[in-house]
Amino acid sequence: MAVDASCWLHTGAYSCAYELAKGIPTRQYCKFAIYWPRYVEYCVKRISQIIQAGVTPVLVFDGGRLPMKQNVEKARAKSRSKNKEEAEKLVLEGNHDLAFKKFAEGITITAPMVYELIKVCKEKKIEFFVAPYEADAQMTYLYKEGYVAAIITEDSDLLAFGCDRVLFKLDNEGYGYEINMKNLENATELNFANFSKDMFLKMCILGGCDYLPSIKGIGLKTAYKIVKETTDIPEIVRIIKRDPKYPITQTYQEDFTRAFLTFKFHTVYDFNNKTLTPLNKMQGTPYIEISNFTDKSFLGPYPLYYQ
DNA sequence: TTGTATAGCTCCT
DNA sequence: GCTATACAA
Repeated sequence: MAVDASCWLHTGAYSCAYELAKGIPTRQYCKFAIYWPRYVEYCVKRISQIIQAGVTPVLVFDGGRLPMKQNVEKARAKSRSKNKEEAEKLVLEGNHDLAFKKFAEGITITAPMVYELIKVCKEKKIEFFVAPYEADAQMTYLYKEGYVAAIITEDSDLLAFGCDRVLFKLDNEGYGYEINMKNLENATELNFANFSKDMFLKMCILGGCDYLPSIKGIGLKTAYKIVKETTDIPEIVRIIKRDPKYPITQTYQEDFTRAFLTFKFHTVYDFNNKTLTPLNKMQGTPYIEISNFTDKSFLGPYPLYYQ
């Protein structure tokens, strides 16, 4: 199974949020045992657990930053530093409980922290990949290629990327939820019969994703209804424009298309050919859509797509 | 039905 | 980071 390494690093970092914020080492020392930083200890524990359960883990790390996500990442970084500042104040006030929570909210997983876990993977011969860009896309690729049976994560983006089998909320006892997209048509609240993967993705983007903020007044239910009416992007935008209650930017159709293509053509590592490849190889509509953009740098510094 | 605000949670002992 | 809940529009 592919494991979203960032999730475990983040949860592990929670256990030493204060030390990380203050730059205090979290590694224990003992003559007779090797200790890793506390956030790595947590990851190692989780890895051992799933190995014991008979699962071979493949850790996947986030890689380069995507230009599409810059706004989201800037906002997150700002909120994290604000939380750290607030935490410092709370420590001075003696409110240690709330301070810990603020420090926890201010957790940043840095590259050196990631590397600590990568070193452990090398020592313990645990397979891992560093995604060219987002781990979500890389894990989806591993699933689509049949290299992993499922994905362990907390991030619902995996479903938008088109991955069928995702395990959420996996706890220490090995309990969790499996979302299997093959059961989507059995959903009772909404009828997903004859709903394609692309329709599902377009619904997700309309409802708001990391690559495009949602329109005020449009949540998942409305997004579902719109996509049910038409799957054509210009037509979707026309439907939204028809209703004056939805505030929509001039560039929305372009922005929507860029978000859609960022999911479809996300650059991933092709482990068979040791090269980079788009997550989906296809001709037809998506290619026509991407050919409308002279600047394809939103797919990353070296955009890949099929002609 | 949706947005916003609010509060609670991840760790470990 | 995610999730649940209440309440207003």
